[in-house]
Amino acid sequence: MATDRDTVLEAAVGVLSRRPTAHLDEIARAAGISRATLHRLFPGREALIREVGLLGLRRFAAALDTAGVEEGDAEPALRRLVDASVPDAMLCAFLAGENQLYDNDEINDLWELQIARLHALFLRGQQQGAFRIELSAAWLSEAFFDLVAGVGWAIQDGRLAPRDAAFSLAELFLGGALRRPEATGATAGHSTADPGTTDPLTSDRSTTDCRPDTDKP
Amino acid sequence: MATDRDTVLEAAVGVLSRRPTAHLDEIARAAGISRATLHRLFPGREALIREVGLLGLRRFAAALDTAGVEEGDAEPALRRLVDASVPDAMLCAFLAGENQLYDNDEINDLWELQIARLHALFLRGQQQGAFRIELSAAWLSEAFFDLVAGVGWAIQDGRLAPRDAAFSLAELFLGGALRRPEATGATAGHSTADPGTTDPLTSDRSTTDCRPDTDKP
DNA sequence: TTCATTTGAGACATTGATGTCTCAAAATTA
DNA sequence: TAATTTTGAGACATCAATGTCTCAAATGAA
Repeated sequence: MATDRDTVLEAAVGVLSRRPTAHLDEIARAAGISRATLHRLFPGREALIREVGLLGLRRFAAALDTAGVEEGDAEPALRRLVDASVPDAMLCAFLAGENQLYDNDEINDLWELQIARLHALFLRGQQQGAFRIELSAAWLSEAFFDLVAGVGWAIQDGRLAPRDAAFSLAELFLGGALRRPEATGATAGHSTADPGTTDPLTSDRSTTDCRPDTDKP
Repeated sequence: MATDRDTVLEAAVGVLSRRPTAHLDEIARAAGISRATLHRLFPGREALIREVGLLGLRRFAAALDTAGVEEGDAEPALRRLVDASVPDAMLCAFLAGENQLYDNDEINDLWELQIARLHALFLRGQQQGAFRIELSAAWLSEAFFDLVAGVGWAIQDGRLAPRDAAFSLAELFLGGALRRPEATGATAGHSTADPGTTDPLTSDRSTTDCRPDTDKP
């Protein structure tokens, strides 16, 4: 079934992201190939793991590219990044969980590079006044990636509908869990598909007052 | 050094949370004991892993208890939970990453129980009007735990100062990453209010000025 | 059809972690 | 001090996963 290298790697992620110690038998079975063929494609477990990691990093880097995180305002850039990275959330989950990759220089460098791009995005957003400055850009980067990974796990285990993923991630990360006093009825019902697609109506953004007096101690 | 079982388990977490495949030698060394003694305390790797998982779940359950998540308003309850769970964030990171524990009934039941309590907290918060209803309580539970785990990893690797952990977690999770326009006056930002360029779907950017930690020393 | 290539299934040796043992050194207690 | 207990270091045996092979079957091309 999956004779292509990347296809095999994606099947491997499905197993490895949840059980890093899975045997090669399992991985081969998940990919629909025999252990012999798996071994022909990737000479050994270590090579397989490394290639999965590299695939994940390539995909995340591609997501940063297609989102154009270096351009424009930070907030829409981050929303684009959400849309671009959610499809590969499972790869990111693998990256987040598999930390024994970090003794590999190639992976390490690539990883640092992407994290630096993410960090720069948040820093720019803070400088633009879009993101909060009480939270360090490093923490925002870290937390964002953790949530992308969380989305990957949740989708894989069926706890989160793929359709809701991008919306849930973007809204929680950007807006937080607290409900705000209504502005207009803006946050409409269910997001559905793709938050990136335009929705002509809500073009106005009414800012409203701060949270009212529902104050607490 | 660490002759107590729980002390050994905590040392084990320090290793296992980042490298689930660490050898028993490493774990023993990290705990400051010999492999023989480690084996006397825990008969086998499987037992050790299981006990670490149980310790993590017990600690998280204790955090839910001391925070009193079943009582009072949901938001302050969650803030209390943050404070109570951050000290054991590394244990939670282990729980989040080690998913091969889930074939153990005892652990599974305990896990489901705590997640149910978390879920109930968010559900109550939504009914009280404190938490957003566009995000499912299940997703909020999941994301919260992911961020707790993220805090654990970040602290362990020195990317987050322990002093900042509770604040960073609570503020990001509750308030989100977006800066809110100042309530009282002067707007500082430039691009925040640029109506033209921003993303359509845009949740309302209404806001609260999530005041920083109310409950912090 | 025939030939060439790839795949799958299994056998086999290797490797390395684990489980188990012993005994000397250290620690604790009387 | 002497006696008891605990610990550490190491030497094995065991066992499971991996790496490597062969060969028949399947696939695809000519």
